[in-house]
Amino acid sequence: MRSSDLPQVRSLSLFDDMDDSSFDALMQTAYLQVFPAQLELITEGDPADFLYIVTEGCVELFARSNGRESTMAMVRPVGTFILAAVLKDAVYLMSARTAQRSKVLLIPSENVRDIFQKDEQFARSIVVELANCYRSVVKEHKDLKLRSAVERLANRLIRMHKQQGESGTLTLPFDKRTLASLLGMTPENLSRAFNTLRPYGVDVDGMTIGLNDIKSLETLAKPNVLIDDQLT
Amino acid sequence: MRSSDLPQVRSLSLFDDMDDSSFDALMQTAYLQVFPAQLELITEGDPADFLYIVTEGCVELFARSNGRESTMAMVRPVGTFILAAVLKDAVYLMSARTAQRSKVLLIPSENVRDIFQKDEQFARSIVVELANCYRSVVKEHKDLKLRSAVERLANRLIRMHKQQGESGTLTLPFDKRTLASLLGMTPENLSRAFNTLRPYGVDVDGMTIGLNDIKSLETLAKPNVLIDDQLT
DNA sequence: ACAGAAACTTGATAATTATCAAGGAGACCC
DNA sequence: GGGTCTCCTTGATAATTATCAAGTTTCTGT
Repeated sequence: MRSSDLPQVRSLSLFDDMDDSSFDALMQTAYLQVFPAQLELITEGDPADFLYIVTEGCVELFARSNGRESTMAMVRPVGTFILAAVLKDAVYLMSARTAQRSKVLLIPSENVRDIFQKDEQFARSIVVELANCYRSVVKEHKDLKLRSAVERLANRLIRMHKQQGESGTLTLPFDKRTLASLLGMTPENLSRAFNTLRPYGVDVDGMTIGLNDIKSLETLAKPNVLIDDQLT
Repeated sequence: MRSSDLPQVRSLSLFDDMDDSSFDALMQTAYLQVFPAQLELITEGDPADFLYIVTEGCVELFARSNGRESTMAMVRPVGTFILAAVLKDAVYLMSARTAQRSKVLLIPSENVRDIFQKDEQFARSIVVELANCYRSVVKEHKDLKLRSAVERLANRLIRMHKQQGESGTLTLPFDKRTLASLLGMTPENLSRAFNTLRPYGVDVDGMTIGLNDIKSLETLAKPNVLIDDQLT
């Protein structure tokens, strides 16, 4: 498998410390595939056959139980998902589907575990990646347990705004229904939460959100580095 | 440091594959300490100075934000906590306090990271431990997003009952206030949730809970291996 | 450009969960 | 043994969030 996407995959912190030979061995059996939007890539409960890496587009991780469904996370380029299941040779805890047309690299699980055993540097990089994943979920969990719906939305907007360069405007990276589910509320409630935030300078125009009074929005949101910061 | 607790610490999957020399090096600077109940061991936001291992008692991991507080997890012997922060040399995302008088082993972070670099087997064990931690939080998060308060309680009771040998009776391993917070509800609500479960054979007598109609309780709870099972 | 579908919004209402206030049970201490 | 304290429970009420049922807008494909 050869492709112009390889360098960007290689540059992931998960891979950039490993030997060329190991990386090549890992990619030997990998394949890059383009999927249309709304295609279910993996289903929770299935054995973890591949490690997935999103190189273009966007993938939604979600979970189902008892007829309900909830978005757990959104994976944007360049990001991996379900690493833990692959390493443990366990079943997936979450399902995944493309939120839009997406390019995804699939590396057979056995191969990942094999190189993990052989390449010490790769094993160490995996530790860092897993630690980051763990801390991300802990933050999500704190967000849900310690904040109201409106607060979760406000903080998420502030976060997206930062990621997009703090121009005073942001574009939602996925549709509102998915955002609602990610934030743990219904679409109707998200709509109302946006209305609640209007007095705090939040202007909604489709997927474009204007933040015209960040000071006051932050007073309401009370952002917390131990929940909202990607780095800490 | 020598102690009768060492063998049980050594038997943790995190340590049982490592060299004797590495283990000894790790324990060289470690110290075992007994803390009274309700003592705050670590505070979120502080740098991760130690890896903690509970050998006796019970430790509560909790988080605070904006004047609110929520229990994130309970760590029982023999279990570790805040491994991710130690490895990343980052600040703690959660605070910890003893739920009862507890014996805790503290290993200086630097030492953990040092041995992690030197002992390949230890590094691999850490991956497994981290993957397990990650999957546990994902399950907690699913539990909270996909279930109502009563369902969360019902499933937790079923889980505790299994852990305690399915005798028809279980003993709550910590007080109801903490259980309520862990399950993401108020103490008042937990009390009412118990009442709601009475028609399903749940009898409350202080810390002792009788489960007299598990079939019907399971019909309500709809346990899911991808949320409730410790192993998967 | 237009029809149809999907996504989003709004209003009305219901369910769930939280808050406040008070009472009761049990543990602990002198 | 009585008092005090903490924890738990219960009742009344309020706030939050979800559901149901239209509308409205936006997107898509032809």
